[in-house]
Amino acid sequence: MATELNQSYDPKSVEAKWYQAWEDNGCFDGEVDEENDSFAIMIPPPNVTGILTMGHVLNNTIQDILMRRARQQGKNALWQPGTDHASIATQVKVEQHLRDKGVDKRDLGREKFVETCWEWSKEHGGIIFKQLRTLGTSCDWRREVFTMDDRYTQSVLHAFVALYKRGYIYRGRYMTKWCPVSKTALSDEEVIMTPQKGHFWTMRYELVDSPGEFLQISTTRPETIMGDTAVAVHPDDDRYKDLVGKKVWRPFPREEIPIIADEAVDREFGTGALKVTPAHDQVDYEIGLRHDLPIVDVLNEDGTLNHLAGEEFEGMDRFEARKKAALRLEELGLLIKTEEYENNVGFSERGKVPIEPRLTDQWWMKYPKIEEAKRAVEKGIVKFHPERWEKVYLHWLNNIRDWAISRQLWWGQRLPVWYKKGADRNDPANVHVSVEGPADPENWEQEEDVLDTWASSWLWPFATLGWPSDDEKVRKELEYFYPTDDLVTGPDIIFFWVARMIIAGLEFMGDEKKELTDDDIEERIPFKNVYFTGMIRDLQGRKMSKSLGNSPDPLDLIDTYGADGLRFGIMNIAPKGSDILFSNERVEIGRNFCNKLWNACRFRQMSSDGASGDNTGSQEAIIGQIDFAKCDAFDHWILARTIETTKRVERLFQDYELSQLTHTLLNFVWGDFCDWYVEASKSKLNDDSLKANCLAVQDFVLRQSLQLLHPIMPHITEELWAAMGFGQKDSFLMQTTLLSSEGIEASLAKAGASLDKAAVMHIDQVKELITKARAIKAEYNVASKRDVSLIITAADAQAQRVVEENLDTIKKLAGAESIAFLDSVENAPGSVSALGTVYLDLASAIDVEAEKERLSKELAKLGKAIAAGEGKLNNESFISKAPPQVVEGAKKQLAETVAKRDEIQRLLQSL
RNA sequence: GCGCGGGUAGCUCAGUUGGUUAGAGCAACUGGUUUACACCCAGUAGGUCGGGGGUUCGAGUCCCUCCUCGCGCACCA
Repeated sequence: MATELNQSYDPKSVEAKWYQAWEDNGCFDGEVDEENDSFAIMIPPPNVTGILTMGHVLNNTIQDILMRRARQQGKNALWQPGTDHASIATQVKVEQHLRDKGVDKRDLGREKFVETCWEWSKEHGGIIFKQLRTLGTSCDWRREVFTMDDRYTQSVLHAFVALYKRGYIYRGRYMTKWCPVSKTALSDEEVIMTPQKGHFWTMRYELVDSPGEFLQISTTRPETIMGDTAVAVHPDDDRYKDLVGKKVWRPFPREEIPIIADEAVDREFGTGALKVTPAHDQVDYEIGLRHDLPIVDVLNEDGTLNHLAGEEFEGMDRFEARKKAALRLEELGLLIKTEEYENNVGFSERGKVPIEPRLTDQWWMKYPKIEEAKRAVEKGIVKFHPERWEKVYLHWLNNIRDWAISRQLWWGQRLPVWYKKGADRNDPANVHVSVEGPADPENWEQEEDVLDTWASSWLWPFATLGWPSDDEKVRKELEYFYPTDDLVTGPDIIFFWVARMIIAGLEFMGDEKKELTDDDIEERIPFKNVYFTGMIRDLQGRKMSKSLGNSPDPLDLIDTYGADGLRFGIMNIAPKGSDILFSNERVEIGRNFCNKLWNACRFRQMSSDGASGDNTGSQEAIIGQIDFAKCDAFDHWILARTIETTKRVERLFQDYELSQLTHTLLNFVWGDFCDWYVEASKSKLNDDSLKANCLAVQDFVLRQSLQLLHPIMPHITEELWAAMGFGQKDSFLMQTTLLSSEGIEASLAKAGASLDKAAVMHIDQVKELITKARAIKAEYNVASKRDVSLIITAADAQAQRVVEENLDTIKKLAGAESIAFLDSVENAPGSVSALGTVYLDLASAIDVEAEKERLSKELAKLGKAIAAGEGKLNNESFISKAPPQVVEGAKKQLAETVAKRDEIQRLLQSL
């Protein structure tokens, strides 16, 4: 049953094998099972053309850990995979690809272009999921969903139509954020404010009625002068009061424009006079509406100037026109000054150029269920981890503005909207909105625009489960898995995605209802917990990017460290909620730990002379093999530590403290088990009367460790599970229920065992004694000698008993041939511990000076502690106000420290 | 401008509701083939917890303030 293990762990031969086995045996399948609790995570769908990044590694490792943990708890778990069509991102890529081949998308036409996008998606679509598999992610691949699938598209259109009918969606001509590269409207969220160095020009416009008199105006955008239809000042500004109602000459094209008064003008800024360009600025547009100003749009959709800008500017790019307009002002003698200036400019997220405020016809959405969405998070019905992101979320909802959901693109869901041919589109009577389309299609033409990608992915948690459907099986699944449990994503998409999914869930997952109760909210939310990961950066704290070349290929890392090594390594350096400074060196620990675990199991195996015990049962069965009468203090200690660790892991999962998880398990397996228990075992394994019992304890600890580690390191633990013979035939560790800390305690009680608390404390003292002995050996350059003689002056009879009881282990671990007990020792280097003073019995004379120095240093340290302790205890207020157990603790502490100090002083004197 | 998060050992970070002499990993240094593991073992060194003030018997931890780094939102043309 058990197989022999190699000297070191080789991930390559192990990982692919188990992944295949899991998948072949349906271990990832999420199915409805009313007998069991459900657990579901919907993967944040990567862009269909994306490839695996370190961000994905982190994100999906976390999800896989949560999934595997849920399965260990007997839950029926579904991890739903899928990809996003990423409308604008994909279209930009495909357009570029076509341009490289010398093809313009317009020549191709809409239908052919969309076909190309489909080909592109199919070609690139599988890549990221192939890569994810090498990481060990346990998604239910049978259920892969693409947001452009027919069924998914039906969900999207259905939602659009429903919202339209409910009055949340409308069409209108308003100021929009326009990307001149992608030539489409954007939502507020797709605009990134970026500081830009530019110029601030101050110019003067001549008054029409008083030639020779001028009004000074400042601007950062002289290229829009041609679109000016007024100059505005503040109504209370005494400098300009008399000018309101008069006119000035707009320099080019030369035309009279009025001076108006509007409160939106800031008197302190610039000259206090503002050129008003209603077609090219949000504020100006609003001023224009208030004063009924003409709107002169001087820009084309690609950011070049049009004929309204005048002959000399027509066809010129906006930034070139800016320079030229400034030059023109100078030539006309109207430019007063030019200053260097830095301001924030909105950039298109995809187009990477400044957006242009522009008046366009778009489809808009008023968000439904805003109050409920706030309540869901405020009341913890949806919990954020870490909590602080709640503020960001609530702030956005409190300042929410209508969502521009139409995009002037071709790749995406085309709006289910038809207009009567040749009729006025602004008249609702001429607009048809439905999933199926009009009955007489020949009289209608469909809207050209497609939906914002996020207006499809906001339905992800339920559209993936087939909503809406009349099919009984589909409805059952939705009911069973929804609301899902956890969402794992980055805080950068709180607005884009997280908030909108919550809103969509509240609106659609139940009957149409204006207001929701808390109970309604609980049923409708898309997920109960949101875990926000940090961002992966390099050691300098820079974002990972292709251009910086600081972004390692996860596949190379998997090749070097193994998938499990990488998973462990990345979790180990990923503090909850803050960014991760990544370097290869920092994840080496994961690979090293895999090897350590491997060898711990290997050692256990080598100890059993090839005849492994019957481990194929449960933890209870292993406990049954332990004879507690034969257990010494170390056995009690490691069993207690196993329970403690299991308990701590339970708490950490509850709190989503996943990087603490790696620290805890590393400490336990490496620090407690390997460094102490296994080493202590070595003296017992020679004793036939103790050996079997010791191995049973080892089996218990290893079995529990493999299970606790499995969510983080699935492949190696599954391999060792099989190699150690812990698994029953045809069963996987992955599917084996984990015994809880309470379960272990109950099993121990059933076996009639109670752990000796005193023994646990004694081991800490024994460890201290051993460490002191090792240190003193190192000091005298005999660290590697295994045959030194130690002398111990025990602190008291009880301490001496503890040392005697663990004598073999102490000899073994300290590397001593003999240990003698004496009442006092002369002329030997010693070190003080709680159990007593340990001396190195040297044949040669000791270095008195060095020894004095060492002891003095120790003495100084203790002196400080004693002073602090005494100060505390001499303080009346401390005695009277601090809780009694704290005072007691301080007293005990002081007594121990004083004893140590006295002992060291005695040692010093004896030199 | 408003908000959020950092500043603890050379580096990266832990540090529960305030309560022993502030911890870990990596790096450094010293010594090591010991019933598994050099992807290892043992040991050493290294910190007035960003500055200042306050609350308290007691502060890395709570409050105020300042400095500094990063991020988000808003924005004056």
